[in-house]
Amino acid sequence: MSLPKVLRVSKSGRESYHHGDLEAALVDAAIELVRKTGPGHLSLRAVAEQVGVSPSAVYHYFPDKDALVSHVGDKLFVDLADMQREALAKIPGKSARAARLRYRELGRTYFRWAYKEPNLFRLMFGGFCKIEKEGLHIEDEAFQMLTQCLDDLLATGLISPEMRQYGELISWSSVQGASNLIVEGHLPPDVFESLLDGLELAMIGRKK
Amino acid sequence: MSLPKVLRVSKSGRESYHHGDLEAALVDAAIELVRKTGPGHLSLRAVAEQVGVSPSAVYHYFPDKDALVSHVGDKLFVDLADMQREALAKIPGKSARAARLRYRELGRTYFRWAYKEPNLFRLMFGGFCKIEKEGLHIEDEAFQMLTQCLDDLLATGLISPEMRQYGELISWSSVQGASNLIVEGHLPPDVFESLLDGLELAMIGRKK
DNA sequence: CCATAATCTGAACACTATTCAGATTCCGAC
DNA sequence: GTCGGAATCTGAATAGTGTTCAGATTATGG
Repeated sequence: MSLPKVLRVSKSGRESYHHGDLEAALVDAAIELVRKTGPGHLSLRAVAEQVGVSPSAVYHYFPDKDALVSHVGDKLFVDLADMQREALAKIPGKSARAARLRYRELGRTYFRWAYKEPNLFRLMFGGFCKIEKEGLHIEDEAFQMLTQCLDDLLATGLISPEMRQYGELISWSSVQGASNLIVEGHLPPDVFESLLDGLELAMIGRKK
Repeated sequence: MSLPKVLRVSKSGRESYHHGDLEAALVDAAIELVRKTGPGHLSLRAVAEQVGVSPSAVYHYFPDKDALVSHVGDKLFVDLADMQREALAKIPGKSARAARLRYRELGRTYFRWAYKEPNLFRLMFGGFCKIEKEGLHIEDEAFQMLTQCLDDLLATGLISPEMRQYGELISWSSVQGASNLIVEGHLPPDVFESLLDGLELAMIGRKK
């Protein structure tokens, strides 16, 4: 009995009094608006209007505007992890060369995401979405991919066990920091490739 | 004829119709409020009220709220550079040991700043203050101190010339990134010292 | 000392988040 | 099927926001 509710018509102007999947629609609309306006200038009313719903309807799914923004952040982290997985899938193989390329591509994908959508990147890492989980958890899926990459580098002998233990920390921090600094205009975009060069030099030890 | 205007009394309720140094007072009040509320929830009216002035008075010094926030950012960058300079001044000397301690302390000061005042840190690097300058400039004073530190490490033979050329980029990026990730709850605070260890291992090459 | 410029106020406008009583629609039990 | 309760959404209202502008107040140079 779950026909596509979009097709039904009711007394109210819209296709259906109920929306179908309002929660997801609100998050998607919010993403679109944050992309343009930035996370600080997002309007709850504009989100509702974009979806074709009254502002108060939002409060049936989110306790307040901040909660909506927070859920937007959750979705963005999933999207980023998806991109990373796709990028890695294009460079299979157990060779040292493949491992190194994967490592670089992981950082590049991260930066490309940030540089293409500065406002979404700001939302993710600018204190707009509350992390309620505790411990080392990090953003689990993306972190696991990085761990795998580093394990591959270790297995092929490209990094030392001593260096390996700092792998996630240095990699994630420097890629995150460089992306942040470039997005905010403190560094020019072209230095990111240099960062990857320097990171390889630091971790692996020899210039290619 | 520039007596302290605070002492004078006029027809209006306040001590003086004119304020004296309203621009600086507004920036200071804004910093105080951002510290508590976060850069996104700063209220122009609250800033004016804190200073004891009407909201419209703000517009004689800043074209809009964003401009005020931007000037807050400028001041914070100066404050941070001051802290870094003070930290470096406590570790003089041309020895390799001193150079290494200075390098670490530079990063630590940066992180301490971020961790003590998350909301101010977010304002500085969250897209709230516009960088209008162009080129490599970076935040000039702090960057110069980092350059000096790295030159000292090079002079004492602790880093190779090959590594030296990536020094500013890797150092600033990773310290910025780690601070950001820790402040936003993606990493626990105690990993920052590990980052410094890893950074030394990567740049200098030997574990102390 | 006065005219002019600088500074600040008060009221207004359009917009915002949030609340809540009530209208509308869905869904399961009979 | 249909009836009643639950879920969903609306409309109006409240309090607070950034911003503008005419005019009141104060400082300052000639």
